[in-house]
Amino acid sequence: MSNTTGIKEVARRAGVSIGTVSNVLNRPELVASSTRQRVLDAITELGYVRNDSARQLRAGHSRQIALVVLDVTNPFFTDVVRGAEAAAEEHGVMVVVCNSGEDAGREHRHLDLLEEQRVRGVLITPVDESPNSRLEQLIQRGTPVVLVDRGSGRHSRCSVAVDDLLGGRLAGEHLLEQGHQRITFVGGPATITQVRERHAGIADAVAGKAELSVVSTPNLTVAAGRAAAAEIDATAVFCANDLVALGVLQGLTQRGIRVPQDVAIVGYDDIEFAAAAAVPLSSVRQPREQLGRTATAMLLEEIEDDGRHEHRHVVFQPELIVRESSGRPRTRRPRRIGR
Amino acid sequence: MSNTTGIKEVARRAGVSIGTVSNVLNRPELVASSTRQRVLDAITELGYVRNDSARQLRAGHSRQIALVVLDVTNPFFTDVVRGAEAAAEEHGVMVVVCNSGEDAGREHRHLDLLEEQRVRGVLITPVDESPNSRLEQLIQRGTPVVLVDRGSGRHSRCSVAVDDLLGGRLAGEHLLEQGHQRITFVGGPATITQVRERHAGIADAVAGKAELSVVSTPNLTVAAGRAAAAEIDATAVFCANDLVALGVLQGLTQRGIRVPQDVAIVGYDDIEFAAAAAVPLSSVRQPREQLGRTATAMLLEEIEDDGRHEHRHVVFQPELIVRESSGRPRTRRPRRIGR
DNA sequence: CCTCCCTTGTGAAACGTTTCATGCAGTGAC
DNA sequence: GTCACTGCATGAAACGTTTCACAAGGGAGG
Repeated sequence: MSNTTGIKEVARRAGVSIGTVSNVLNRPELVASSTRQRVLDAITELGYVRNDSARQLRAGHSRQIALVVLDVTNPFFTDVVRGAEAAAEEHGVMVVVCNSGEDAGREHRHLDLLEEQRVRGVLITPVDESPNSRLEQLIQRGTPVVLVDRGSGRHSRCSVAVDDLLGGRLAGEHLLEQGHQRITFVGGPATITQVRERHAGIADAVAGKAELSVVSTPNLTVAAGRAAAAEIDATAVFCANDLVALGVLQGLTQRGIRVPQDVAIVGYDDIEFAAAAAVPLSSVRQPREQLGRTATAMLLEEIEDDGRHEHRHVVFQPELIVRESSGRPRTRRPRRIGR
Repeated sequence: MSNTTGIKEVARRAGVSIGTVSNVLNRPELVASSTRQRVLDAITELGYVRNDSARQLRAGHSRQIALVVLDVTNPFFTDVVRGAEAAAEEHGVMVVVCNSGEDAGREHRHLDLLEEQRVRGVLITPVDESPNSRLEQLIQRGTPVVLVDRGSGRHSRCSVAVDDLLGGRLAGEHLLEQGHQRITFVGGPATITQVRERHAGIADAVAGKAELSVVSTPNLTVAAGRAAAAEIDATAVFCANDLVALGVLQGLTQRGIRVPQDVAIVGYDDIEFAAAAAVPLSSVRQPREQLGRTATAMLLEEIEDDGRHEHRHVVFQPELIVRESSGRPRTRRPRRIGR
């Protein structure tokens, strides 16, 4: 019943030594085909399953990489996951997904576990970016790490990011063009780099040309956005991500405020649901899957040349997608077409 | 640089035997406090990190459970993940999330890996439910498995599910009440149990009272729904999940068909974005987080009493949430309230 | 017939833990 | 002064692999 069959049993059953069984598993070309078949048969008959712990122990490291995301629930990250998985699959590596939930404690614990497991490398959008965070330790001890969606000032690691400053600027310029004079940035906490950068971006674009206020949220969720809506008193809102934007949209609508006639909204990420929202959401689009793919490719590359390795920083350009939530209001419904 | 320090180094540094170091780690109360401190110091000085492979090898199994979902990208499953994580965290167990992407091959490979890793147990919404699937093997060899969102006819495992038959029926009855005579079910592939059951549910409710057709999709995504919209020719649509429903909504709108005036839509899952859609979506709500929590609790329970264990089947009741997409059309925009 | 090489297979060491039986001092009771 | 404990620490075995140096057998070339 329980998994008690090891390579040893298989060897006995096939009448060979354990070394031979191991060879069948790892370098089958070294084994005479008749013997190989005998071993293979024994394996299926016994239902033998390799014990990865033993294998790893011997090898000194696992064959997995980890992806630590800020919030599994955010479609932005699930798309990053997909990209990473696709790239990893091509290389025969497995991705284990961890969710920090924007909580430094959980992030810390995940990294503990991952290091104990000797993962080959880590893709992460960190919560805790302090100079001697758990992540820093991990890097110092030699685990390859690629920062995702986060430019790294330092050069001790690779990073893949989207230019959030530019993203914020695009949003700002767009809203200025639409003639807005009072703009509110909604997002938080400010400990998250993206939030700071996106804010800095719009602040930059808007400086001297319009008034910019901030409504801070405890996290980047729909619920937080909905709550924030109560405090909004401006003609345009730029949200740190689409979840918040969706929440703000709901909150404003509930207050009887029309979007975009009374208040315009611009979100960030351009998740799939942004286009399908009650009022289709203008949003700053990031190449989410691409982000995951590239990050994974870079990580695997770093793992390969485990000797010297040049850390690289890839920065993608975001793109503003204008939809109804910040455009000139149009007729919502196309004319009915006969049925 | 690389992770070369083991318990042995620590022992040398602290001037004790390796057995003692191990005791400090696992049963600190057995060690005199002065020695303990010396060991602890050595550990931090050397930056020692436990090697989990060795630990597992000795123990015979890991300390993780796995959750294999059909689609990480589907908010329904990310909520299940959250529930599972919450429950697992309370027990000090780690959850590793795997994504089968509705692909039997990937599911198979994930299970291979998981078994090699000797995970303690598996939570899974299977793609492949054939009687001698990879999953069946896993169970037979003794790994505890709990089926998620899937009632299991057989009694060789626990399951947590929502009554999909009832869910389908609720949707059907609702649409009949609204006076619909031609209803289309959109979803697929039929190999997925949920799809079949939800279809069976509405077929049951509608039998003899209205005409029910089916538009089959290759998977349950927004894109699939959008494509399916082209083939819809009925006054009401019931979708196998909210992603499909959102897609159908987009597709219909694009064809100039108004929802709900021309065609009503009911989705399934009641994901967060359903309420925020262009036309707020009626949907059959499932207790998604609860599903994850309960499944995890049951799995852990089964792992505990590893002797005899009564397999249980928990079934939750779904609830129909009626919103605008299937209700009597109302004014979309509330009157503007002064600002 | 001897040598050399090639193909197959072997057995033991090593990976880093945990666990368990055992050892060794002290201590208090008699 | 002896005995039985108690409290701490030790060393070795075991977990299931992979790897590596080496051995056995056979065929080819001389």
